[in-house]
Amino acid sequence: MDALLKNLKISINESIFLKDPESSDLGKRIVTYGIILINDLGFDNFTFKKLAAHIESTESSIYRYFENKHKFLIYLTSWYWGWKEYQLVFATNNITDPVEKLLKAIEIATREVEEDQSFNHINEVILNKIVINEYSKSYLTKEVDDENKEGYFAIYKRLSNRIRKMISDVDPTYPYPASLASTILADSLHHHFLKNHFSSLTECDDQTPPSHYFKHLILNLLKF
Amino acid sequence: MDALLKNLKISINESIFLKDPESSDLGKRIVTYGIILINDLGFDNFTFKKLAAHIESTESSIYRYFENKHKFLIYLTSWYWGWKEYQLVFATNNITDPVEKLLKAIEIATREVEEDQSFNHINEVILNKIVINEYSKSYLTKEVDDENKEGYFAIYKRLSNRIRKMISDVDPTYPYPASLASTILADSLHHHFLKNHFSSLTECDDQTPPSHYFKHLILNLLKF
DNA sequence: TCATATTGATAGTATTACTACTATTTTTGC
DNA sequence: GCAAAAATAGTAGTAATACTATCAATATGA
Repeated sequence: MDALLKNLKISINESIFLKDPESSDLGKRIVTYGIILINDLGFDNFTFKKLAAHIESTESSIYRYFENKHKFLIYLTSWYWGWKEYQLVFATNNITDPVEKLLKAIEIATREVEEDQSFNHINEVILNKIVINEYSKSYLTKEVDDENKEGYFAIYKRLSNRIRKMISDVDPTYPYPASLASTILADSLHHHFLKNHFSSLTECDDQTPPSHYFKHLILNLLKF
Repeated sequence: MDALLKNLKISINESIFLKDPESSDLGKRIVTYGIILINDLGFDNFTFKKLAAHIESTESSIYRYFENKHKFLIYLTSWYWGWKEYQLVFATNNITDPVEKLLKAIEIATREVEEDQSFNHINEVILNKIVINEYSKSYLTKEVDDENKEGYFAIYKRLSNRIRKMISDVDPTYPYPASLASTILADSLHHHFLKNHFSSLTECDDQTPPSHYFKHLILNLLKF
């Protein structure tokens, strides 16, 4: 992994947190162990009380960083998409051939995170599992329109847009580039879930990861 | 709508409920107003206590029908997919041309429900909105493998399989028919959501519904 | 060292998600 | 038309959740 990536700070909309968890040791511990605990318990069973016990702190201290666990999930998933975006931009920046560029982008957007890059307090392998299992809960709420206006989903939308542009660069005649980019991002999460829990609903498995399916889709759908 | 469809009873795995809500007046009211209330409040804010107040019954009476609100959601969404399956089978049964058959199936699977068929106590227009907003919460849980073994998602899987077979009938060489069927079902729900809340992430709107996108995808992806 | 920020500790509230038990009403089967 | 059974309502209670508020202790830094 590029050294630049090791030092990057993902910038996240400040209204998602009350106090920047990157700004203190406690904040980082909340994030580090929050990720582990959400993965272990599932987001529905996760509470700040349990997390507080885990890190030997208190509920009230955690509430100083995040209003509630929903905002905490938005924070974690925003961080994840920001991290993915950096990876995607870095890896595709110097590729000139549009097809090759798009394929690389899809590889990065849809592959499972397999190594903890460990450049910071965040375990991306586990965070990736959380995104697969919980991301949609962050927007399938009654508050989605307000939160969208506040910019809570801006990073994801920016990433989706980058892929949309790459699709149009490959085939300017393709009429649904935004939809296709959305399908690739959201449906690849879904396919990782299917692979793990509903294997009869997909051909994907450890030998044939979802990225193969999506690359095949792109290569056979777009005209270039 | 076919008269047969007006009298059908969707059969739902008995371990999803404690007492069949179709078997009594109270049971039907729970379902009828449960659908309305989940749509109004969102599933997260919905409680049996609120529903009880709404139908002038008691929490304890509702608990006689469903163990908890999660099982209630599974019941409602199973009913929805069973209903969709009937529609799909009826509408495609007498079509012999595989391409025409598949396109019809996709039309039915991905279109928004626009009229309340009113053949019973269930408002399918509202139930469709619930499925768009809440379906994934029914399986994105820590209990998914156990519940899958119990057959809680059997109807959805059967529907997905029907579409998979139709895809293979159109193009036996296509290597990912199960994945593509899953994409069509799950991603069409997602696209309806995008259209309503993240319009920049899709070309779909009222003039261009998600069904157009998916039909175009099929026609340009499969070889026939 | 004084002020400020940070964290910890404790307590308290309203709501949620139930369980248990009893009482009453309705249905049905003879 | 009556008794038994089934269905529903009513009440109460518990543990956990999702917070808010207040104050004390400690560390930091100017």
